[in-house]
Amino acid sequence: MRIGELAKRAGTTTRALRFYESEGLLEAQRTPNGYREYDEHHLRLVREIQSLQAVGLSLEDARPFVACLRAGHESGDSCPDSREVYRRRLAEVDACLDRLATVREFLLARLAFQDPCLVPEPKEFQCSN
Amino acid sequence: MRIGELAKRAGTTTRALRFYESEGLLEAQRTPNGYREYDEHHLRLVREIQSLQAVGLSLEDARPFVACLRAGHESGDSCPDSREVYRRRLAEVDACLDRLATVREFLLARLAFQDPCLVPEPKEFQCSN
DNA sequence: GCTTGCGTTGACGTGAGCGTCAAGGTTTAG
DNA sequence: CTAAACCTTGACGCTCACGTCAACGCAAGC
Repeated sequence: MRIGELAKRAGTTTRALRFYESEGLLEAQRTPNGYREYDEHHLRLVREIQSLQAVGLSLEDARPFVACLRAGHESGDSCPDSREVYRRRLAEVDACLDRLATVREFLLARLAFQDPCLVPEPKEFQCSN
Repeated sequence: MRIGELAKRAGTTTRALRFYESEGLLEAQRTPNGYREYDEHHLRLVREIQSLQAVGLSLEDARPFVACLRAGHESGDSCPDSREVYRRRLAEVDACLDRLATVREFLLARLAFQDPCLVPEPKEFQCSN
């Protein structure tokens, strides 16, 4: 299948797929006229990337998973590097949950006119997805 | 006090303070030589902005609070617009907590070789702080 | 033959909150 | 007097995952 169809079936855009390729995450065959040609394996790979993004992982974080699949493994998360990414993300999510619980208490207190004082985070703190 | 001292006392940078001014959040007097001049009210305002950022609000969201203070109120969150911002953020935080709990379960299951299938969010979903 | 709808590469734009020069003027310590 | 340490404005850089043109080639239906 060509890039338009893959995009449609994966629920994304051709731009995103070309971007993945430029990042070395999605390599495609070329037909004689220069068109990219994909198969079902590519579709599964794109779905894997989307799944990783859905848990808040970056495309950089997706590299170990792609490498794992390219190494012939059944699933992208059966390799040590991939599992390490999962563990790291889990720790981030836990920290994020803690922080958001604190923020929630702060907001509730403020809305109840209690005037608390939120302790600011020492370093830049980021929660995503 | 001048901009360097205000930055130091607020634990931020001169660049940030000038940026706040460019956004209309922090207006300063000028000495004859063009230097910005601040007082304790400005310091409290900067602290207020930092506090709002700490709960994940944007500088845009801080506008109602600044306006509330400029209108002569004791605290920036005693005006309806400010409280509405709090309520909106609270809803965001709640949604974020739900989403992160789901993500957490997904990660735990994957790390336990359970191979679940994470339902992707329909629209772009963002959690911050 | 012409239009329409695919595909290609390349380059710039987006948002948020500043960081980081650059090139100068001012104040202060020695 | 001089050098260091302030201050000024202006402009570009940064992150991240693409969106949005621009300008072009290729293929199929009428």
